Amino acid sequence: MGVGRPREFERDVVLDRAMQVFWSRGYEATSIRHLVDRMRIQRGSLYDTFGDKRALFFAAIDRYDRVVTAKLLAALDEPASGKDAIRRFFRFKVELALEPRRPRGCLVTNSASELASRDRGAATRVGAVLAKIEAAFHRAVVRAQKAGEVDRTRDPRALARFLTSSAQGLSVMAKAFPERAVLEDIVGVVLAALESRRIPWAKSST
Amino acid sequence: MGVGRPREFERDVVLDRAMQVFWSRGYEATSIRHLVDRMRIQRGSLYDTFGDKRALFFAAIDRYDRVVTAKLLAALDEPASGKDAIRRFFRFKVELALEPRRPRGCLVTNSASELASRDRGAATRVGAVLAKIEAAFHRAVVRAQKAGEVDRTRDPRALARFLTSSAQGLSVMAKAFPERAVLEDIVGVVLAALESRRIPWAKSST
DNA sequence: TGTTTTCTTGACCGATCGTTCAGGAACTGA
DNA sequence: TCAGTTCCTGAACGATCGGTCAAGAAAACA
Repeated sequence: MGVGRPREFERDVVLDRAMQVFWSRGYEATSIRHLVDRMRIQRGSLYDTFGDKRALFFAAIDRYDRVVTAKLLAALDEPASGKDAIRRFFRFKVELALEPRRPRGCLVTNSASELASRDRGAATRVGAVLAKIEAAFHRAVVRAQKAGEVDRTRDPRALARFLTSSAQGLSVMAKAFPERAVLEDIVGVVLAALESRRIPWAKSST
Repeated sequence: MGVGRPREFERDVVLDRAMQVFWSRGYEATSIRHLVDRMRIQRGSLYDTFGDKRALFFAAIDRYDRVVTAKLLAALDEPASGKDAIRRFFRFKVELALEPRRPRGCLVTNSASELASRDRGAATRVGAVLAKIEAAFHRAVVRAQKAGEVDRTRDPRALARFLTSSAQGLSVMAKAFPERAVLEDIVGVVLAALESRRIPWAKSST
């Protein structure tokens, strides 16, 4: 920081606040006026720091990736049993979903639904986060297969895709039915799914 | 239709058009101006017929329920094997997701993500549709259990919740990664999940 | 033809939207 | 102190928002 007036706020502090707002209300329904209120800076400072509303939104997604998703991924990459890691991920996700003061659902899921088919930048970011999650699931599945916890004849990529999709489904259900019993039922079956054998079931009537 | 000028448009025809728009852009990002363009009626007619934007949106959800979801549910309630019915549902869902000129994702999933935590009316409607889907899955699972296609020791409610959640996850993934290979991988694992035995896995480290 | 009823149109309304920028404030360095 | 740099504020801008309603049109009926 050289010559000039020092900034009065921490960029990441106000970005966290913006992230909460976007997470709660989505992009389109969030006005600059609301953001200004919640971030506790004025409009000019918002624009000077982040550029414009869309750029701020992207910064919020990136922040979510670094703060929230990173925790979920850390749970997956623990050098323990792949099976335990996956369970820990979903456990954490359920707890996250039921936290009282936290917005419902997941910023990435919400953004995929709201914007992925209309905004290239959002689609790119959302796709990157989902791909990252899938890759982490993939590593955990491979670990589990090596340890004999998951049947080795199963396609780890398909399992990783399934687990990623299940996490998104859980986020949506958490929004529509924020009840522990519902979410735990779902997680129970998802985790049990890793126990099944490889069966060409989906194709049997082709 | 008694005295007075006859209406020049069919309510359901213009409602279908509105549904396409909301499905594609969501609620907040859809302006009356855009709706007017797409529905091919003027603002006054839109308000006279549907009341206001929110009411039109609800009418569109109800229409989606009657036109699209009903087809999916019909696939589930076919008096055939419960297992086949579930497979047919997901097959149909993948085809729907990959149709070229159809909006990505699913209006219900999108609405849950966008509005369920902020708009009571939307939450109610979305919740009702999801509950309907879950009930249909439940019936199919029970049928499959009776026929010995699915292990009877499994909780049909948990399985129905899982399948409903999986359908939502698939809609989100279809938006982020609209590729057949991805969606079919997911469906393959979802369907294989019904093959697994009941194992108290999610609770083993309590 | 005139009256009544219902429908269609689109200009208009007040409010809000996202963005800009002039004026003033807080700092450094000469 | 002054000049330059950077930050903060919020009024103002042009555009758009959702909703209203007066005027005219299309019908049935007397």
